Amino acid sequence: MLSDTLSKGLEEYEIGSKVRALRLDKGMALAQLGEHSGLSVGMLSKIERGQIIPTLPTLLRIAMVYGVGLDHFFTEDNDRPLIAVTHKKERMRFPERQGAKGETYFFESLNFPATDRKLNGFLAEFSMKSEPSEPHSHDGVELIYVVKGQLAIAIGGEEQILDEGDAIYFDSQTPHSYRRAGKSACSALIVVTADGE
Amino acid sequence: MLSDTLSKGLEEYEIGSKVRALRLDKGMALAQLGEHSGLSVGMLSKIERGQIIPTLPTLLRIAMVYGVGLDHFFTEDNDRPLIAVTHKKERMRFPERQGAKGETYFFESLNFPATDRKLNGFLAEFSMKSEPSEPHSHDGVELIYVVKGQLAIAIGGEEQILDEGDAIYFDSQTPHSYRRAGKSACSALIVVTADGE
DNA sequence: ATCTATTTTTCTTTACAAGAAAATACCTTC
DNA sequence: GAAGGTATTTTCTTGTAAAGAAAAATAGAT
Repeated sequence: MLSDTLSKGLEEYEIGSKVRALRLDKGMALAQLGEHSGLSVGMLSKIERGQIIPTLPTLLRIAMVYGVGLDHFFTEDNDRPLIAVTHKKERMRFPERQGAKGETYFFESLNFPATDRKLNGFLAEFSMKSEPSEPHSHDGVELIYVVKGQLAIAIGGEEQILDEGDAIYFDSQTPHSYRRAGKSACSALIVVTADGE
Repeated sequence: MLSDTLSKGLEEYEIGSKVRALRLDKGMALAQLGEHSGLSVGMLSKIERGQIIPTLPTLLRIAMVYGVGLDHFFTEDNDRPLIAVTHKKERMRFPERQGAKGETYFFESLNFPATDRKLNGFLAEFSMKSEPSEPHSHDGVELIYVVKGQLAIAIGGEEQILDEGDAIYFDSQTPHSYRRAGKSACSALIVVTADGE
């Protein structure tokens, strides 16, 4: 049922395990954590084993003992070292449609075969018409490097022209759109930070 | 008293405001959010105004409607919109020394005049000798895109050859070093995540 | 074995989130 | 200015599950 589904989702955060990890890390006993936090040992035991879901005020008490923010319990665990390569020849390129007007540019996702990555890369090739792409916005920040040609980028209304070799950095939450500025083809590398803030 | 202090601490997270921001961002009414989340409008109103502290299952329901993780409500506010451009002609390029052997490559920092940025960009130009750079490691992750030529990159001992247009993604904590692989000059864009974990 | 120390369980209480419905505020439109 | 419709806030009640107290169990050492 519904509540089941939800609590399952919550369990994936492993709040209890994280509390226990913090505590054992400092070599503390439940009783000591209880003293410092003003919470009963029994409840702490239940929390650590996921038997109950602490309320936010309770969780905050625990967090304060260890000097961490609440985000500690909800951010993804730091990913293990990993290397992922995408070779040009192996990559798929797919056209990005622009309404009914036809393709505006090709889009090439630097698809790294990794689940928990913090950066996403795209190679955009503005080889066709020079109509602006649909303005869009999303979480994170964006860094764009113009590999070839001239790129016009509109961020929150303001349009700027970037020459080959130029780079721009901005908050992805501001609506932005691209279009080819020059007469010849233009390509740019787009790096965006992935969701996890 | 204690509970007062604690709830004050919670308020600083501004959970309610964040919920409201999410909702208004999508132009939703309380009723619509209520439908999608299965929560009553009255309660949602109270949550948004900080009148009650939602339980984690409840907060998760809201989070799921907007496709965000719980961390969204507990991580520091995303920095305000900012745009920073670096034009090629204005940039400084400085040679990176390689021991006493002379310059290995030129280094061009895409220095965005911003303090709180999450990404750093560098344009490395391996125009001289092809000796490997000093292995180094740091926090964060790294994305490298080969703009021109061939780049050999060694990560944790393993060396790989990247062709023009290839890209690689890896954890910066693993010691890594670069060197030019081909006979002709090579340049690559290096994007690294900045400190903030 | 026995005696600590720590964790887990059981049982009870109670706080407070959650819901329903009425009331208020907020716009339009006539 | 009144009427009507939507969105939000308030009030009141209820039910659930967190939180505490104390006993049981587990483990660890002497």
